[in-house]
Amino acid sequence: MKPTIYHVAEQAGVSIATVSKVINNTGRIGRETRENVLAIMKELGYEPSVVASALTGKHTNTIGLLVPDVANPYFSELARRIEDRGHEKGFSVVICNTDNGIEKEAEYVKWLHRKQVDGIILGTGIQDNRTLHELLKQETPTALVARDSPSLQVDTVRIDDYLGGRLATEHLLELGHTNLGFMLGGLNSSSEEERLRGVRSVMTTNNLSVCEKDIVTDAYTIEEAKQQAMKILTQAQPPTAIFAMNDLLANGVMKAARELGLRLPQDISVIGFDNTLLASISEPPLTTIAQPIADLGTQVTDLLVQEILGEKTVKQRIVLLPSLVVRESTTTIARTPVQK
Amino acid sequence: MKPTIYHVAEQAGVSIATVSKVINNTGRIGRETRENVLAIMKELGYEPSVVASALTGKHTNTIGLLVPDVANPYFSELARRIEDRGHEKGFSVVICNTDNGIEKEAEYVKWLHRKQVDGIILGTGIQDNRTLHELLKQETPTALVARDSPSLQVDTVRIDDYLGGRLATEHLLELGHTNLGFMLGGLNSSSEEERLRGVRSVMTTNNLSVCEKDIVTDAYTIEEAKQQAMKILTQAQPPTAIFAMNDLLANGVMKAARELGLRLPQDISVIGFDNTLLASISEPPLTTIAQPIADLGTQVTDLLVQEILGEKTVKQRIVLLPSLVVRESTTTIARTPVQK
DNA sequence: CTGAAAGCGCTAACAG
DNA sequence: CTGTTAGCGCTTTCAG
Repeated sequence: MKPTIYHVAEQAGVSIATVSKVINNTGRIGRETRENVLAIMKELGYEPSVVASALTGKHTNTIGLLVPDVANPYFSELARRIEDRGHEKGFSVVICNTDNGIEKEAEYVKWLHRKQVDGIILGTGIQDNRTLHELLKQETPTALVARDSPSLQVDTVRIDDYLGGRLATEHLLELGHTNLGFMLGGLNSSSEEERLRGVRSVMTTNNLSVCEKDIVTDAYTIEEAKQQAMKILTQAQPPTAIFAMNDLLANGVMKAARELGLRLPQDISVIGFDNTLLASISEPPLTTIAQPIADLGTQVTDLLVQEILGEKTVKQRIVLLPSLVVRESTTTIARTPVQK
Repeated sequence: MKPTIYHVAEQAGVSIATVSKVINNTGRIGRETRENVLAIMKELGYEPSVVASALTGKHTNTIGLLVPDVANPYFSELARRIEDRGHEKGFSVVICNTDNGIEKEAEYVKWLHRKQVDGIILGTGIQDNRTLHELLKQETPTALVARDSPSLQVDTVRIDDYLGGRLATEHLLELGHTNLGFMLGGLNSSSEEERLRGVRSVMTTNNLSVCEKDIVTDAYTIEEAKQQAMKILTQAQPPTAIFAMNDLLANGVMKAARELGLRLPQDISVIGFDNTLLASISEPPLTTIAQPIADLGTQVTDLLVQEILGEKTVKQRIVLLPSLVVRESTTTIARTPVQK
């Protein structure tokens, strides 16, 4: 049977209080006693029960991570970083796939609460803030990552999507493209809206406009992206460049282009977003807007852990900057730009 | 403050024992009483504490999942399935990235034990069985996935790697290739050894042999794979087809081939393993040996949960069969086969 | 059908 | 410096 604090106390000939003190390094314990207790603990293979200590008000040293889908490369990389950092700080992370469903999200939060996780990182991009409100109301330490903080007082780490949109657009314009297409994932993502805002801003400055029919939405899988891309690409005057809101979608676009017999990047330039593994795998390698995923992960984790430990009281919003990574899926325009 | 069972009992005018019974649907409780208690619970927003009930010997409804790296597409897909199934069955999963390190593995297991997880799924491919022995000794429900079960009595779900090796080889031979190259990840993976055994078996049957210099190893990232592939491809009589032990490595091989000016698949055929997202993304789409990842995930989870719940007593070893998925990275041999 | 009471393993005053 | 004791929130006999 697993040894308890009582067994240790008995073996060491001291009280459980003493043992507890040496475990937690609290109170004043005699050198000899401490060493003796330590020895017994080792001998018995004793390990303090996190469950029992959590019941007396201490932490469970566990945090919950909600993402739409860990199988999505962006989130799996993010999850990896968060787990890494959490581990360094002594926290386990339980993973939850919400599929962007408000119901699933709420359900997970309820369970995490029952399990007394010390805090929660929300990485899902839902507009609906019910869950978040609930979390803040019950004073669960919470931090958002890669999603907008809807004017609530909550720790947040995200990137400047507006800038991301601008960077992508500027790159395309510099290459001579004026007729641009856009592929969004949909889901009312405020990130995507921000990026589009960045796009429009740059376009306007250059006396260009984005045509609504060149904006296509509702693509989650690569197959869907391909289908949707077909729509834009088979129009009368198709765009000469497409900006996809993530690398997976960009790959879908490239598949579609290839199927239509278009050469990449001579006939059609494609730029993605995120700079996940997919961007370097794809052929041609994908030009994309890079998110500092590693930093996003470590910084949210740090924020959350600090809050859990009560090491800081004011909430922060950290905005990291994306950057353009030029690979081979974009090039100068070849065809004569079509007049609109 | 969060309501406890006492608050509910008081409000409902019953004892905590009664409340406990309605929560767990145990004992015999009067219809009226039950409904009243239920109503109060809802009214108070009461949620039973998993921590407290775990202390009294019940489950924590949490399982630990050890994988080398969730950011690796194969494992992220697997993790997704395991979490899905776990969630269906009422279990949370805490994720642990071992980087295939025996130390990290041991450390995680220790922590999971302290946290009283109900069971552990091992998805890391280490040869060293110390951790596993420890787990079995302390009678923690354990299940292995995608790794060999070293003649120990433990629940296991894996694929027939030997068959996988055969399938890949047969495919290549049918296309006329006789000079084959192989890329392994290394790490003493028994899976890879099994696959190679399958390869050799088929080769021998066909009076062919695999040349040691065409086996390259120690590649974990795509970049490393590319470098290693360069070695094989720049030999005097390079193979006409390469079998990579996973889709990531296969992509590395393709990168190398392309850099050397070889056409895919006319000049060099490439076949991968796993059939992850990467296989469909790559260009040309990758021919690969598909692992039934979804099934692997749900089946280990089921096995583990059953063991946790004590629903079965005998251990099982389930072997799933891989299958060949032909895409466009392999084709019939074009060059005259070089005589060796 | 319902309640009293013991206890799960540990922490935190408070004494000594 | 060390021990006593009262819980933490819940489950589980065992009485009634």
